[in-house]
Amino acid sequence: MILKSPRTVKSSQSLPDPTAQSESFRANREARRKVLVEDYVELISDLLEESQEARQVDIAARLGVSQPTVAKMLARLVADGFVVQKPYRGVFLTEAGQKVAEEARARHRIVEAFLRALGVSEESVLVDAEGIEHYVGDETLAAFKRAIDGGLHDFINRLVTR
Amino acid sequence: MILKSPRTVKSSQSLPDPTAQSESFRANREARRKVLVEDYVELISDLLEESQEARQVDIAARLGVSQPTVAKMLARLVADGFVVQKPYRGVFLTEAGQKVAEEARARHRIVEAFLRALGVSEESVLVDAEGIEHYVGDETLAAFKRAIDGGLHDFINRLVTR
DNA sequence: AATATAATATAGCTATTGCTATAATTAAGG
DNA sequence: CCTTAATTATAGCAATAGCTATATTATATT
Repeated sequence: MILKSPRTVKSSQSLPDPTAQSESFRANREARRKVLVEDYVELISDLLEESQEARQVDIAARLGVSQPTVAKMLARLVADGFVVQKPYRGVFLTEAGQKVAEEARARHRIVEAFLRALGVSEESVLVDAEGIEHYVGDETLAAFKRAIDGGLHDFINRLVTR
Repeated sequence: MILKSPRTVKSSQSLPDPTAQSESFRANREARRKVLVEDYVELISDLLEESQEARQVDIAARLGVSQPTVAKMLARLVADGFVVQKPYRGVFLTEAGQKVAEEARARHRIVEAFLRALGVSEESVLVDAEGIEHYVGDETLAAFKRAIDGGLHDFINRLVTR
């Protein structure tokens, strides 16, 4: 049996194809750009459901940023067609905004439920889900959903027979 | 039996405590700041292992950004004490840099292995792991590890008995 | 109806991360 | 040793996301 010389033996976990890797990083920079929009829209939707209004000060308090920062972001969300502002009455979601909010919330809830099912503490669930939700692609999300409800057998089998 | 008036009935999935929520968002903004550092250091470590050198052009190609962008980031990494530059010989990791790289890589591999175990396609694993790894706290990471190797029973039980 | 309070707007600053275009320097080959 | 090609540095611009301080404007209370 002939062994490769140590020099040419690649580490078991070698680097991915450069193009694929740069595409990953690009995709993630792209995702990062959507994070803020999703966070704002999702939060506005939650606030509207809870108290029928979403004001800059409330949004600011929830996000832990200043009111002018919120004002600036809202201008962008208005420009993007996700929210409308009723002067001194807070902000409301457009159709497009509601759609984004629903998708984001669905995603968020699945990630949360999944982490809970894994036995993660409530505190960590809150923090980690907030970060993870934006980077979970459709396929991974489907896998999470499968693991939570129903398709448990597939999941177990995969883990057992690997 | 007295029912609350519809107005005061909160939706089943009510908003988290404002303080807790703003802390979540703060924590995630914090995490976001570390993302680039981890990405660079992890990649530099991989390049060094693979070819004993890590030049700006290679890093740029892998990350899908321009060389001047890399140059600027490297200046920061040098200032932060994670890398050293040998003129026209590329960059190398300090002790601190190697530590960060190892932690990041370990994290990355666990997330990848976990997603694979869930049945996610290789392509999605690459992209999603890159995004998710930075937002997985220690506790969640431990849960991932448990789910992959060994503590499978706990995991299944939790899913079954919830 | 006048005024106090709450809500929003605006000005102006900083830091970060990206870019292009171009200069400067080193390493390598002839 | 000299030149070319590779590598890195630098200048200068733009967009994003944050801040404080302050002005403005509605709402609501008296």
